[in-house]
Amino acid sequence: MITNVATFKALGDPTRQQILAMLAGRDMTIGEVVDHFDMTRAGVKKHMKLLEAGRLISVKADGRERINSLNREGFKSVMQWVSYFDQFWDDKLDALASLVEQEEQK
Amino acid sequence: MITNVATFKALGDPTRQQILAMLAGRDMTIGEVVDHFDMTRAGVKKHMKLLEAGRLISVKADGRERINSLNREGFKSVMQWVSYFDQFWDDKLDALASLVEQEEQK
DNA sequence: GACATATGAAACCAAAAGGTACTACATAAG
DNA sequence: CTTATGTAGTACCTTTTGGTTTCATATGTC
Repeated sequence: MITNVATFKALGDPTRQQILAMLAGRDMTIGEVVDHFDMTRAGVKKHMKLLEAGRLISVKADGRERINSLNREGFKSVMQWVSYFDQFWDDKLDALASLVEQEEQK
Repeated sequence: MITNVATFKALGDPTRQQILAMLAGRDMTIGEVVDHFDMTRAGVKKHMKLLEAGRLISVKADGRERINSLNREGFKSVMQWVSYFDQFWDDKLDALASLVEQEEQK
């Protein structure tokens, strides 16, 4: 319940969200990603590193190229963390239901 | 597909995640939240502001106190954004299934 | 009214993040 | 072998962020 911080941090940037959307279309090398942005290769590389740290992408070497693809782990981790709070909303609704019942009995 | 950045940014910090967990237990004033941290009131206040910007909490005035509670909107927004990528995984699995079929036909 | 308490906001500071330029290395192609 | 391409890494700069201190305001309490 603490390591997902890297994942959320990675998601808290519009550029990185865009990169993820692109990778949902197809796997890409950093070079290909760079072509879609007005930014240095080194700049993009930094974003990729953060995405990888958040386990949102994974990299596979192929010759001198590195293929970047979406990594399900990060997404799963986000889903799980947020799901933890579902219980909270359920309880709230239960409490609300009880209140309504009490009101009706008056 | 861009404003949820504030929400993810708010979630990308361990202190703020802790605060959310506390508020899942019960609603709290800033003062009560401060008691659980080794941090200045102003410091906590800043975190609360970011959580509010991410629509993860909402504030209700009560006399001189301000009651902070979880706000479902931010959580819903996260769920929705991540769900967008579900399609990706589904397609991947479909493609994998096709591959397996082709292999079996050989 | 005088005083305590709960809060908001601004000024300031150190550290982290977003970005660039530059260097170096590995692989592909002539 | 030489050259071009795809990449990683470091040094550096500027902006943002996490945090404190300080001041001002609004509501409760005696």
